[in-house]
Amino acid sequence: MAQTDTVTRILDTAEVLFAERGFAETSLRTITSKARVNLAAVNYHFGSKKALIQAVFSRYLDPFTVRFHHALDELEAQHAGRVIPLEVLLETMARTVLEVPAEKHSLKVFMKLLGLAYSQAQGHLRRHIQEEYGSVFTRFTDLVRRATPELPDAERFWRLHFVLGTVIFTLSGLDALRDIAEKDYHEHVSVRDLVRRLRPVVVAAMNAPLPPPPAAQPAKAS
Amino acid sequence: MAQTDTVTRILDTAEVLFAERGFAETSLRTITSKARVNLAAVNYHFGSKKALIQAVFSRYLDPFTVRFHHALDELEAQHAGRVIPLEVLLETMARTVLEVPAEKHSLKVFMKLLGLAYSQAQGHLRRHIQEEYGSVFTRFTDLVRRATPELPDAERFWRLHFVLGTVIFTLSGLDALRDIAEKDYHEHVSVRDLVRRLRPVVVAAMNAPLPPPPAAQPAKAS
DNA sequence: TAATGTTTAAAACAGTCGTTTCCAGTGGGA
DNA sequence: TCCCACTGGAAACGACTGTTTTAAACATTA
Repeated sequence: MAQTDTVTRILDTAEVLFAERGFAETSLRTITSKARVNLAAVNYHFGSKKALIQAVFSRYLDPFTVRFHHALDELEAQHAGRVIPLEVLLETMARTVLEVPAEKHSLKVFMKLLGLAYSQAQGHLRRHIQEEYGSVFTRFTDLVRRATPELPDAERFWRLHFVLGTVIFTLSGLDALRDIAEKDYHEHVSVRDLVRRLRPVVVAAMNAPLPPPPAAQPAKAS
Repeated sequence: MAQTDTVTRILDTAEVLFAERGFAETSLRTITSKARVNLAAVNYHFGSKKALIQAVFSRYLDPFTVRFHHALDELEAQHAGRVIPLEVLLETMARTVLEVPAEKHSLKVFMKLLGLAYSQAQGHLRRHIQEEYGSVFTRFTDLVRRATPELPDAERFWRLHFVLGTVIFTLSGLDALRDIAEKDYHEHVSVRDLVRRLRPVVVAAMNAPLPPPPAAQPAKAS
């Protein structure tokens, strides 16, 4: 068979449709007809629609996890026990995220899927991702802790999620934003342009001054 | 009629269920049975499910728009043509967002709905919000432009969306994050706590140094 | 050749969905 | 009094969903 594998064709089609419309709004019939495979093929190869959704994510996250662990290994070896600067850590993560889909898939699709995974409750998905890929994230945050010793733990936790929100929100809604930006500012924006713009903002956000301690009794007077 | 209005009961129930599960995953039967109203009542009062979704948003956004225009009116009067500082603008917006749902609804639900509106494509919703409430946003961004004259237009556009991502992402995924934060750091986090933490981060993000200009020809060699 | 793993076609399953309809009441205003 | 907007119950409509089954083909491998 010269044509690509049925499993691959299903995954390729499903990830695009999922990213465009969400999970519940994409039926197996739409996927299989657009992929020109049999309807029963999904349940044959994956078992269920839920399993297909997880498989779509695994195809991105598995290579990402391998690469990111490898990149962190190299980083730790280079710095030999010394603290790895925050910007190097962020840079490494950004580079790895950009590398993985560049091989054959679309970064835009990947980011849209990540955004969906967070917003569309889909309990099974969040659980699956947490259990399967939580350890890489823990390793990363441990390194970030050593890079920002002046930050209280809780403050660092929140700020990491702040910037996570920025990145996922921006890159998952990229198309709509890009259209507006090009129309209003006559400026073509590539993903790498966006990363370039993101870098100083993210660094500034992490290094922002600490907020004032909460007022014990929030008095109305300013 | 001692019991609350049917329309109100539908809206109250629908907004909670939408926020919990998303739009497509919430059926009219679930809404009407939990609200203890007749199934046909939704189509009778709202016409369709799409119209119900838009009505849920309008109940938040209509009073928000009124209040925000009013707050901006006051602000412009106070500053009498002089430039309104960025932090005052952000503070005003935050205060207005916090005020509106505090009356009778839940801020958490409101933010989750906003997050859904962005992620769940739902073309009709995005269009409806854009057409109905785009003008307030335009007025606000115009004021932000005068407050940050040193920023190129495109840069300011992107940074506003960066911080928008932070806020929506954080507040719409608040419950899950709060659980982790309380478990790991034994710290109770209220929405106002979060706003307190958000403030310096957002200001730092907007005031971050400009990124280096893009390389004219992105050569492979580093 | 025989066996095995894939793929397709077609149909049916049981279930849910949004929407519509018919009918029976209720209340208050004209 | 009649009218009319509102509410309720119940049922049905047609469409679509994920899943399963039976059937027949195809490829590769043993």
